[in-house]
Amino acid sequence: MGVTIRDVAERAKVSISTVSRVLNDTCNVHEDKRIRVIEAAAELGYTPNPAAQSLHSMKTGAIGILLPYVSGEFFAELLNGIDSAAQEGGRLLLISTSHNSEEELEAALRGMYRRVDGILVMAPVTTADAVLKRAPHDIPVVFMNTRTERSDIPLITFDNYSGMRAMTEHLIERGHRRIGFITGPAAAFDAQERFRGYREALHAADIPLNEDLVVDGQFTQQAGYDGTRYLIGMDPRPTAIMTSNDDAALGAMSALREAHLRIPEDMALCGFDDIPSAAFAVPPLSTVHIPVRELGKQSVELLEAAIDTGLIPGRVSIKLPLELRLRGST
Amino acid sequence: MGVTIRDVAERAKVSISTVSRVLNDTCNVHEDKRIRVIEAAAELGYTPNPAAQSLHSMKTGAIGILLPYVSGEFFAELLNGIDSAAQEGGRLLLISTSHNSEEELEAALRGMYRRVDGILVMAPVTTADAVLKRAPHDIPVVFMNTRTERSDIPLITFDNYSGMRAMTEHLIERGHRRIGFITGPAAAFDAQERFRGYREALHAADIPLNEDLVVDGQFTQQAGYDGTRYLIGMDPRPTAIMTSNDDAALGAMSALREAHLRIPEDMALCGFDDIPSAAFAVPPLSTVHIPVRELGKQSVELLEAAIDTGLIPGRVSIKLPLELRLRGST
DNA sequence: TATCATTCTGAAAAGCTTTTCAGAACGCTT
DNA sequence: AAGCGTTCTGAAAAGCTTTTCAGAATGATA
Repeated sequence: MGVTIRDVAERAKVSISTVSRVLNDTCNVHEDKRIRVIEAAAELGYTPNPAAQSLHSMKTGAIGILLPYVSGEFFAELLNGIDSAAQEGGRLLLISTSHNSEEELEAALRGMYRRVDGILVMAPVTTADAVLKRAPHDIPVVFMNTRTERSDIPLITFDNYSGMRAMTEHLIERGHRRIGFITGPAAAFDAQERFRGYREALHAADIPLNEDLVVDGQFTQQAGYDGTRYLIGMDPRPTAIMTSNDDAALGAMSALREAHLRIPEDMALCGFDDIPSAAFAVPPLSTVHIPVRELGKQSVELLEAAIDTGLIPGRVSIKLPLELRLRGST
Repeated sequence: MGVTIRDVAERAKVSISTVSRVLNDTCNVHEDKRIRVIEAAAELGYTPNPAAQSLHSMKTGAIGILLPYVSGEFFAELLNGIDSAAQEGGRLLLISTSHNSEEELEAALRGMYRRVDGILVMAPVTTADAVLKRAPHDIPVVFMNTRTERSDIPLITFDNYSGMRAMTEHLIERGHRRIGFITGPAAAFDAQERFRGYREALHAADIPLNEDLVVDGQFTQQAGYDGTRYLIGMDPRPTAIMTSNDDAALGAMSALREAHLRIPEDMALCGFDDIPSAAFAVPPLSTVHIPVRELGKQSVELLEAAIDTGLIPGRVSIKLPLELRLRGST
């Protein structure tokens, strides 16, 4: 079916070794043969079979990406950064999702065995150790935003805790005392860290944590909407609502508007992530900026370095800085 | 390095053929040997090398996805649908982006050669023919939302033209006569079709097309913002603004709000796509609903059917129906 | 012209799996 | 006990590339 190196060799009237040498530019070949080979390959449209190549070289030229899911602007932007870095490095991208489930995570990792040269994992509801136990042992694994106690694991995170703490302090500075909080998924590492930022900022300001003001949520617009409906039904109602990410904040906006509450006059609102929509929201959303494209790019670069050097980089733990983006909603 | 079928055979004291037979459940093997093999494989944590498998079977177990880019909620949702269908079919996903560039498209297709069993392509600025010329010839290629004059190509689209036409008619019915239009990328097939829907709806209602009301844009929030700033600066200004997708509409909302124009009282506004944010926008955005997850799922299913049967499905051209979602913004 | 050193070239092996083919073992029938 | 048919099993080939190794050709030197 496909055209193989054999066909090229026959056409160019040389041996397959010579074809391989020409195409890989690996050592001297007489000029006339070289030309014949190049022409034959072009005429036949020959491309080496990557399965055969990787069988021999034990390399695949691909990297695996394992994400919890791929919805919303956050993941789109992340993929964007990952994709452009991978493209630059000339590597293919194999993408799987775990939906935060152990089985799917394991299946995805198994599926990547020998198909990729390294894996990039974001797994916020489990730990890096748990992932490493299931991942292929002979290729590097780089983590994004994943829980771990080990310091010898390549990990790129951003400071969820400090980001949310700073945002909370900002609201307190503005005079807010009753601050509602809509959490992310209970099991998720980043959601927990964000909540901790909220809690400790209150504590530092001597504001007791009022459990009633904390609503269980998800990283979704719907959860933000539902949680906000609940919070504005309270009496007395909070004067500000913090959500665990921007999607939830956009849902919250919708609920506030339905209730004819003005932002920020009647209710301040803020998010986390700084997805593109945040700046274009009405009013523009105050949020914590995560350099998410950068996160994707740096992670890929770290992974590629590990692949190229063959060294698993120990103790590379980058915490990207976050910045408050204060806009009209607070 | 890795554990091979040889190691399993040695440990189980059988030949490699027997190991293969047991693991693939391909024909009778004595019960005691079967057990020995299974145990040996488990103890060694053996997984067959996919490169060797695919070298032999000429199958890879993966499908390639070629998109123009991966930003914004639209593509995130699309990927979501694609991912869940692929996961269901037990296939891996290889993703590349073309950024609407010929070179990148060609490079991506070349990269997928022999690495996937089929390719799913969305290429709105070129034609299906142009893609097919560059794609591997021995695997099926299914198109989404791509221009073509051929009817023997498997293609899943949605009716951009009718969707925008219906939305325009809706605005006309509401009494709007001066309707601004912010286009998508000039070269993009879907953007052109949407504009055609606008143009012909006006024509049918005997409203002359006013070129001044048509602003060049992109499928981005920034473009929607910029275009809207321009349109509201006109005198007389339009009473409604149509954007070519929801991202642009969200940008438009931001500009309108900055200018203290009320939606829809001072200016009606509508989008296209019905991304999740549209329903949560303030006010909720009237838009044309594209079943984008469905698009992803059906495309993958069509591709998988083509792979499994070995038949390139001719004349499969599905046009998914679009629905108006009229909300508060018009 | 014979010899040596260089430069090229081709045959063959390795990388790992699946499958075919032929042969071995086993049980049954006559 | 011999013959036959089943059922299992292992050796080997095929799938495609890269690389090693040995041998061939070429050019230069004595």
